[in-house]
Amino acid sequence: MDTKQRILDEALTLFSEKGYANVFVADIAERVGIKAPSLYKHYKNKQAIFDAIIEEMNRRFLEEAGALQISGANAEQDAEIYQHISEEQLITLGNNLFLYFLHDDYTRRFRKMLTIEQFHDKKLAAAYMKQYVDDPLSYQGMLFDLMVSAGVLQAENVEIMTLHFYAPIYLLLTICDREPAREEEALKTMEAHIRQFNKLYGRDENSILDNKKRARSKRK
Amino acid sequence: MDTKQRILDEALTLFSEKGYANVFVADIAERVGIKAPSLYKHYKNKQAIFDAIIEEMNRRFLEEAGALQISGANAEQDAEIYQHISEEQLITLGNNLFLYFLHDDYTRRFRKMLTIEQFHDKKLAAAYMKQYVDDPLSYQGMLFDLMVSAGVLQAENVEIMTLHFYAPIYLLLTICDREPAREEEALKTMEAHIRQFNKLYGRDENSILDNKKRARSKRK
DNA sequence: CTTGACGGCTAATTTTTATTAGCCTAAAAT
DNA sequence: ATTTTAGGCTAATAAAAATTAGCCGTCAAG
Repeated sequence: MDTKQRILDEALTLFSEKGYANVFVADIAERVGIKAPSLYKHYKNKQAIFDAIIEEMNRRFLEEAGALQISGANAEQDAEIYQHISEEQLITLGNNLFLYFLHDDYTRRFRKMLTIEQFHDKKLAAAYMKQYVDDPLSYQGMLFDLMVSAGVLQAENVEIMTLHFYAPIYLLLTICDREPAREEEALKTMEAHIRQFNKLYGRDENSILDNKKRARSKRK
Repeated sequence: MDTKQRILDEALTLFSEKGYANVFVADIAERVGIKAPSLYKHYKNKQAIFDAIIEEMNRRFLEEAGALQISGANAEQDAEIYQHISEEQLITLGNNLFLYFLHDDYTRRFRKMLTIEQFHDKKLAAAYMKQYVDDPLSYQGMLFDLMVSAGVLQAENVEIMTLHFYAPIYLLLTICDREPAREEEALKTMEAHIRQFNKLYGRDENSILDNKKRARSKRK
């Protein structure tokens, strides 16, 4: 990888561990294997390194958003897919979301950096919110809308259902970011969460909501 | 309030807004209404101010933990109380938890500071986890255990039920910390969440789980 | 009443980091 | 073959903050 890119990469790593103010340009340089003044051949100053990282982040986020959007674009086709989704597949869905957020290296470091730096800059706070709260909720919400239409899930309030699905994932993510040792535990909790979620909102044999419907019809 | 305490207070405010490294001792001094060198009559150096804040935080956290423990101590009496809890009371419970975390001035500033500083120091990360994840989960879990025993709630897995109750509250809290303007929206979501939670896990007229039981017995 | 601790101030000083100057080499371009 | 440029280095310099020195007024204890 060329130096210019390596600087960004090492800087991101350091910023995500210690925060912008606690990282010295000399630290970044050392990791790259050069001396501090040489950094200035590539970037105007320290702030410019940070800005470049943010720019790259935005670029990547947009790319991903684009990639995800595909799913929402042709809803009819998707509905077909989600109609036959099983509990195992729902668990896979949750696990994938979780593991992607947790293990994708860029994603993880960006998130940690945003967590630290968000209060300095309103824009970063907004980016954090969008990326880790609003977008996941709206994307998952879309998916669940489809699944409700397809009869896989049922709920009067899809928004709250989505919150019930995503909030635990978010919480588990914040745990793992801080204490990576708890990842295995988190994954188990994750699975238990989704099984329970499926029991609460799903429409299969064990579904509670399903039984509720049956109960109603029997009473008539 | 005496100067020594005011220094801590103003420093906490600043640290929670900008992070330790971005706050200059001169900033703190100015807010207190003195000059920077005068701070050194009260604290050895900047780090000592930070340490004193952490110490005070630990002290307060312990106090609170003590206060909360009372509830768990005599479970029989509590069970009596929770036996007759209504949906409205459950909402109140959630709201109180939420509003306490959100509005208590010390709590809020501590939390924001920990959010920023947690990655510098393992101890702070641990404090954050304990205060905003593990303790609430275990405390709420205790409460729910009682409520399950008392027949107010029902669940096979109280741990997951607790996660389903608390995780959305935690998520809403992180929203409000970053975008206070969304507080009203968050409170509404909060209420909808708890109503839905009650529907899913509660044992009243509208309870889904309740209907499930009825459904089962009818089928026999 | 006078003394000494307390807590404030201004004016240095130190420390820590970022940044610039200016030089050097290798390799790409002319 | 020379020249230009990219990218590295060391040694200075600048800038930003923290910290220290040393002075002064007040007020409570003796």
